[in-house]
Amino acid sequence: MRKQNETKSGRTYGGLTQEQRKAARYKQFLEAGLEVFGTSGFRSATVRQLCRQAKLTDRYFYEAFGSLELLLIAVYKCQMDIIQERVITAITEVLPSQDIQHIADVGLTTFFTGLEDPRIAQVCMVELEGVSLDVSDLYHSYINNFADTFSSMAGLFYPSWKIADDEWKILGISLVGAMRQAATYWLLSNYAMDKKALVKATAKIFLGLIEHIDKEQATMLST
Amino acid sequence: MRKQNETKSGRTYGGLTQEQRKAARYKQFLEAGLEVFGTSGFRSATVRQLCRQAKLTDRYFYEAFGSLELLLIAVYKCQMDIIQERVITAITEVLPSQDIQHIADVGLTTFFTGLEDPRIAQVCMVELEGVSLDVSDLYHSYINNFADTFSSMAGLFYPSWKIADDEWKILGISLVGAMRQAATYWLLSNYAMDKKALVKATAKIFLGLIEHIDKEQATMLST
DNA sequence: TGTATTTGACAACAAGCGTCGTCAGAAGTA
DNA sequence: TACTTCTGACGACGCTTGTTGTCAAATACA
Repeated sequence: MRKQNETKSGRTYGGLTQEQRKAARYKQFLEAGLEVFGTSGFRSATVRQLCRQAKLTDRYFYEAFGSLELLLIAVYKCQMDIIQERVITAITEVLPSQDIQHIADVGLTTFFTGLEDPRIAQVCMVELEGVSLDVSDLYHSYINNFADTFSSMAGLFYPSWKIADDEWKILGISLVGAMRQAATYWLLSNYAMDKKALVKATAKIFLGLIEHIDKEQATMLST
Repeated sequence: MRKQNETKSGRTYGGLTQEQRKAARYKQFLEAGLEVFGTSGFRSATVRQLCRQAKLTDRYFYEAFGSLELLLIAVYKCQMDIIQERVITAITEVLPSQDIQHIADVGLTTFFTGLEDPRIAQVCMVELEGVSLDVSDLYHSYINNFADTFSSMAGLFYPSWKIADDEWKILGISLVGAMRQAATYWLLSNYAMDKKALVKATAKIFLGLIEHIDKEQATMLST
């Protein structure tokens, strides 16, 4: 008997190895997904439309993702990770200034800058709502993560504050919601208003909350 | 020639006039829509499923709404109008107290109370996102409306404040976003935390913002 | 150069859904 | 009671979509 499956698969093609080609196709689908989901929306997206946009055959779509939902998840993760990473590095850069106002400004500016591409804003702010349970879970795990970042940063700046974890959670989630709604409003207005105005307004919510809690903690301590 | 369409339509049936029956079916579909959209979600809803839930024939669905999208809009409007009306009346009742803290508490409590039914919360907080342009427009017109309510109430309480309309808009929208995200979090946690805790936390955001602006306006005035 | 692999275009198939028509029975009306 | 209208159950048609298979052209390798 000779070996079965003696096919020599995995050779190079177009000057690229199999892995390189796979990776390239993966990226093409990510790009196409951002374009399609970000303009036509996920609900009206079809496999055929997506493959046309990616300039790839259907078969490769199934090889790379298997379903539109998984592609949506991949696109979202990809974009959100970029934004999150940018925000965190931007904030850590100005962290030594100890200037809360400045830190809030920088963080929010970075956030809104990441959403200046309407397709990214559409996918990251609105398209993930109400797709499926899996997508919903992913979505809210990211929101939770963002919210927790706020709490831990506040704990760093105001170590004396005594606030229950539950309350931190609600506060962080609410702040994320404020940012999200502002960004969505910006997107729907076709970016009519200045980014600086957006940052200025949302920063007031952050700073107001901080000041409010600070005052509250002071009175709590004095009693 | 004798008259065409001489059919005597519109007679009573089951003890109800035609209008009463139509209204009853309309209501049945609204109820079924809330149930289906609020549990399975709009994306997976079908006409057949909906009619089964409403215990009515397909034909009446087309007579009453014509499309799932129009039904979704009707369900949303119906529920949001109820909530909005409750919030406004609750607030106007405690308005004479001039106690901002109390007013915020009452308003937020009424809001979250209106979302204690998970189906209502699902439809009003998450299902409308990313359905279609029409639905999106409606959705954000309601959000805008809510946001404007905040601005006008603040203008009533703090007539001396000088704040541009654009900024009010962003602030109001962001506050709505905060409430929305908190409510969604509540829903997804299966209403794990106490409503009072939710109100307490979100009220801090409102009060903090008010105090922040008040301080800012004072310093603006003194310069 | 000849052969095997990779690729892209496209057809085919089944499934799900919106939508409309039919038809028998229930309920009202003359 | 005889006739008309209303109602509900059900099937049929057409369209769209996901998914798989086919086949010829392009590319790499021995």
